[in-house]
Amino acid sequence: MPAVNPAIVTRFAPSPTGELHPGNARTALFSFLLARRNGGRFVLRFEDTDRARDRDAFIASQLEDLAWLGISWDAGPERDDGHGPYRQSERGAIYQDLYQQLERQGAVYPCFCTAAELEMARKAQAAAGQPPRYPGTCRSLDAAARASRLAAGRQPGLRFAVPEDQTIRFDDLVRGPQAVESAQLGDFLVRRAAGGTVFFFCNAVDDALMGITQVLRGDDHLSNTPRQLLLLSALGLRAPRYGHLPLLLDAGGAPQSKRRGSVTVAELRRQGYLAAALGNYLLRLGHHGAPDEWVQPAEFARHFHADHLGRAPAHFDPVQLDHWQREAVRRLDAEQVTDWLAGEFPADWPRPERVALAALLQGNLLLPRDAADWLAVLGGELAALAPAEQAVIDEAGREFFTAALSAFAETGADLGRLAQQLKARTGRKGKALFMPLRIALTGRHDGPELAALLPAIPAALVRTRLENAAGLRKD
RNA sequence: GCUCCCAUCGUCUAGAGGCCUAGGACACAGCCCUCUCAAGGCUGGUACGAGGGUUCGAAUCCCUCUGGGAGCGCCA
Repeated sequence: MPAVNPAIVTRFAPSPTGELHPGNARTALFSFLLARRNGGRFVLRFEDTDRARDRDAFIASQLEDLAWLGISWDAGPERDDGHGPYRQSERGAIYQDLYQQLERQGAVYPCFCTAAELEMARKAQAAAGQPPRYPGTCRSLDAAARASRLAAGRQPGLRFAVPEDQTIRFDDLVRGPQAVESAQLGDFLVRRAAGGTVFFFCNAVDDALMGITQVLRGDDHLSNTPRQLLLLSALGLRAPRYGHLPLLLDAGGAPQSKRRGSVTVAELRRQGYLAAALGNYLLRLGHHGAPDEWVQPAEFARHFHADHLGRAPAHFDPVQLDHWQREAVRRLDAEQVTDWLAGEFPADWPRPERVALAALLQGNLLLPRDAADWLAVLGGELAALAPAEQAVIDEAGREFFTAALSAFAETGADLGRLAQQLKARTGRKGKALFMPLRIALTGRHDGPELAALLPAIPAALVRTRLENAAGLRKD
């Protein structure tokens, strides 16, 4: 295998229990950027150890989300570099060896406690005002006691014996120096009675085995870190440097979660948000150092600074996302807008027509679905006018529109000439001339250039709408 | 309950004792530009959670409180 260890190897290690949230995506993006910025490698690993909740479909969707966001991985599922496999469900043999090593060393002990017993102990501790920790019941079992329980057919889990009176220290990439007393930890499970692995264990072990040098992960793992450090040190494995990112909150202030229906990356993508827009937004959430202006995705890494990560939780604000979305849409070329709008066009529309329309509407769209309104303006029914718009029509008056009608008959869809004629006939100019026309023709006061819009509306429709405005058609 | 973390405009953030009558961006309001909207330009309002210290001087350091969050799982 090639030399896999430049100075920096980072990773993203999601569990496939749902679609990616912006918070996960941000963690992935930052990890990716941290590697890229330093010429390092980025690794993707799936922690699919929860048979009940894991779904292959989520692996596929997360892979898709990541790739869509412009995140590429040097190693991962389907791309093994000799340190894989990159799905934990396929790493069982590796874990078994490590369990044996821990047992040989006496760093772990079998625990026969049942879920009910554990639950009772926790309740008692809570009642006594104690933190709920494993009481150590099985730690002191002697060989005979263990043998008799085994003989009775009881399946033990494996628990890590946390050393007493030890201070675990580490320097967090975003929090700085941390110190935790081992007395606060309580012996934790490393293998289930049924034989399954546990997060603390395989997560830490895989990072070490895969040569990960820095781990950026959610804040919620901060207080778990000492356990993993203890475990790794017992195994003689090199621990990565950890950096704990504050959680991303919803606009309302609650942590993002599927239960609360937080938006997912896949959903944003379905709605038509552009990857570069989400990227620009994420780059600035809980991180500073990027300029206020738009940054090309290719430049993200250059603007990422691991020492500029915030410690306070940030809110995911759709309004700010929309700002970057507008910036992103503006930067698309006509072909790209056309593809972006693909789902909005009638199926039989030829490409050139699509491109022309896409270019026409580009400046007035936030999301593809906004195009539907304009498609109606261009070829369908106009919605009823709002009072403010109706007032403009009324103010212009019947004569204005009859004049417009005859001007249109002469000039056709050439707005320049039509405006000239109208001006000559009605004496109106500027806004007083264009606004009634715009509203009569489109039903709204905003939109693309009228000069470009007019030729896109069938002549018959133009006449009908002008007649309507003039009050010639009372239907 | 216990342990830990966090706290600057509505939001994202700058700020590592005097440069802060707190800066920028988004959003909002007004004006300019313009056939409209957008873009662009200009202007404006809005923040250091509270209370105590330390100091000649605190958004910046310490303590308490308040508020938010996380962890303490045979979930990850």
